[in-house]
Amino acid sequence: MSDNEKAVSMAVVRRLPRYYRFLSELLSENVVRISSRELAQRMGVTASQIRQDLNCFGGFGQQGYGYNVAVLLEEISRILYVKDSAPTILIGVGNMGRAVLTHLPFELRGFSIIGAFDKSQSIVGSRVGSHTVAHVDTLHDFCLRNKPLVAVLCIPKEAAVTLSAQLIEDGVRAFWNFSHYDIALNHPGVVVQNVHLGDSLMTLSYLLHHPENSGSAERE
Amino acid sequence: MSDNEKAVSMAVVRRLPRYYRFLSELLSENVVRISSRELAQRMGVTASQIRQDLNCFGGFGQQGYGYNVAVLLEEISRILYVKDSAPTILIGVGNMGRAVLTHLPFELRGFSIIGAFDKSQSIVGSRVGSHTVAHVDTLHDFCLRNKPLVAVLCIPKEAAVTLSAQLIEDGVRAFWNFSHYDIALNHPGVVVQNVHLGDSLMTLSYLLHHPENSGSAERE
DNA sequence: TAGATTGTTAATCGATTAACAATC
DNA sequence: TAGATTGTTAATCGATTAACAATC
Repeated sequence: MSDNEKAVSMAVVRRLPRYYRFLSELLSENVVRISSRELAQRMGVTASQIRQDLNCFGGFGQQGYGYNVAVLLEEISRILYVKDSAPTILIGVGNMGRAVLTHLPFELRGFSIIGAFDKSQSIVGSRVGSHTVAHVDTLHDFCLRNKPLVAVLCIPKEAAVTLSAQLIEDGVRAFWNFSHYDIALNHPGVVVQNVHLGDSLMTLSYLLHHPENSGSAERE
Repeated sequence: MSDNEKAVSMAVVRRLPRYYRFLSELLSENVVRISSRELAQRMGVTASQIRQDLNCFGGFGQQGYGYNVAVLLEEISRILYVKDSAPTILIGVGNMGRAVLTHLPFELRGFSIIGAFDKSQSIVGSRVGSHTVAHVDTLHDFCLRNKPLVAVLCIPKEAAVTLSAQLIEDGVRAFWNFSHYDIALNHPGVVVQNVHLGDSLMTLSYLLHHPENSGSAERE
């Protein structure tokens, strides 16, 4: 399935979710077909880029016609595995963990939350969304029994250092990392997506005070 | 001040916060000097890149010695304006808004939260962190009196469309945007940093299922 | 068929890496 | 001084854009 897909650069991969969003919107507006030119205009990119990006995965369009919105969305859904349910745990149910757990529709993006953990006795046992928070001491046993593949880390850096190593031992293969710990540096081969909100905020600060560059920054 | 700085690409700008983080850590470890080679090793990048990046802003090192950690951190702090206090408002005190408000140290990153707003009567009047949530209907008056420069949007797309236009009218020049609305497309010239957590999660899904690419993705 | 638009190759542009002379 | 390491130029690499033949 992924065998007939060429080598794809990260630049392309990072644009896929944006295509997914725009195509979802088009579908909900009952748009049936769209040309790369028109989509490019809506998204603020070039038509060339869209055609190049999509052709990394296959020829989803038709000459003289363009792309069928539903078909293209379906293809990108498949490429992104958004209909999958990768067993996922969340660790650290503080402000950020709670927000992520209740705010993000994991099920619509290829993940299924099967457990939430914290070390604070005041949080353990409480219900967040549809989950009862368990103590992080029970994590190892939980992993042996339930084999989570993905972990969302909403914990401080120090905790992330030891926990990520333990989780990798126990079979976790991908991290959605809100901590400041650079998991990938010490664990090559593990899949990591970092969410560095502080970095994003500092970038905003730079752009606010150096507006010359902002033009290039907006479409990102 | 920013006049003696060359044109800087977004690729470089986005790396600055990471330098800031690593240098802060080095300083807290009482490391006095560091060479580009050693820093590169710690960060998992090339020494060439570090020297190129820093030289966009000036020659902060010394041949034969390397970089003084404190001096370099100070320079990057200045470039990022982290000691500034740009007057900032937050709109939408739901799960995500509350987490951002209580979790992110805005004051350490160049911003100062001067107001929080929501449209729900059950939230208006409550205290979050050190702020009392005001009704979004009072926003226009608030802007006229307090002139916020930056707005953090933790609201749904539809609300973001109208509110961002109004805020720009009222003098807001930069947005930290958690919504799915593409502000920059309709308001060129305004500074925007998007935080698309859903996109990040979908990228993780892609990488989980196409691990070939992951090598290049980790250091990001 | 004629017109439109893709898929794909070639050209351009920009970013990263390598190399090295300058110099502390 | 000799050794180390920067600042900076040149070479490489990759990503974006332009062009156009294929074809629906």
